[in-house]
Amino acid sequence: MDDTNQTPYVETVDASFLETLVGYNARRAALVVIDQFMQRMAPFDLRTVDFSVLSLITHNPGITSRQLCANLNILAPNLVAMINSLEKKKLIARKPHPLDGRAMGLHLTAKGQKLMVEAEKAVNQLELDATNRLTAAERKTLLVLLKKIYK
Amino acid sequence: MDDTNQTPYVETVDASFLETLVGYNARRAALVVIDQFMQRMAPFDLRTVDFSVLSLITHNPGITSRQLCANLNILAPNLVAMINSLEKKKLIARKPHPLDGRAMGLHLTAKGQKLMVEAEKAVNQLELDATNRLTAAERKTLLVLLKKIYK
DNA sequence: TATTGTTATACTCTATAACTATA
DNA sequence: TATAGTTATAGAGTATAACAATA
Repeated sequence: MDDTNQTPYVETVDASFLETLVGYNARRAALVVIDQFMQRMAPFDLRTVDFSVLSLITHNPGITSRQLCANLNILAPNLVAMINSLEKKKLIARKPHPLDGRAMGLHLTAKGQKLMVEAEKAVNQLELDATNRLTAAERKTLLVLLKKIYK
Repeated sequence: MDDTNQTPYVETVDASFLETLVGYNARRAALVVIDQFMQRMAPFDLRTVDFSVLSLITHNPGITSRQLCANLNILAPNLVAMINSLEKKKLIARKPHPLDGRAMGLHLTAKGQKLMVEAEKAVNQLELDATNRLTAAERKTLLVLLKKIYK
């Protein structure tokens, strides 16, 4: 008798099929970078999504909740608590929208501006660290190729 | 008086800072591809994570829960229900591990094998569709660069 | 009639502690 | 003493329906 019918077991896992998939690789890379992102933002008491919201407000003073939702793939009901929290921390302020009485424009406070200068500095450094195995050209190529997938 | 002090509002949102970030771009690309993935797997009644689990079992007959967790970043308690569900659907079967009495080796059933042949076909086609704006060389480059981030 | 912002709520995903049986 | 698998449970993230105020 040979051992053809013995129950097999696995010593080293072969993930080569999954590793051919763009979605699998993009998700794993994103998780690694976002994990480092969370660590760097912890001193600022910001989650990834909080940084994204504050960054869009930074570069788009007067942006509305509706516009934030559309750009960050957040549903409106789930944004409410985030905005309330950032307002409670005195990082942002709501002002009436000059053209639409239903909407509120979102703005950084002085405290929020100061925080975001430091936070964006930290993020820029994180980018260098997270991609330190890529050349500058490779990093640029990566961003171009990723945008071709989703834009 | 000029309009310097008027409250500003936003017509077109500028996300250019976020778009310089590898994590942001990788996450958005992953979400787009995974959304298409979910649609293609729906006819097979598989979620993304179910496909990943079944794919690893396909290419690693006898793999254990522990090994699945380590390779897919799933916590052991959260894998239990998935394995039970796949077993209930007669796609996989547990067999005693030949070397470790605590562990169970996971194997595809004939039904599971049949399903995975079709599912992997569908996934290969999805890959081509999701990356149809990339050349074959660009697609290869993208996978290489993403692996340099997380491996 | 449609849209902005909101509340309430449900569902899914992820995380932690603790147990059992085997190593 | 440590590990594989499991249970129970808590917390975070994501989803839908419905409402008031305004367009």
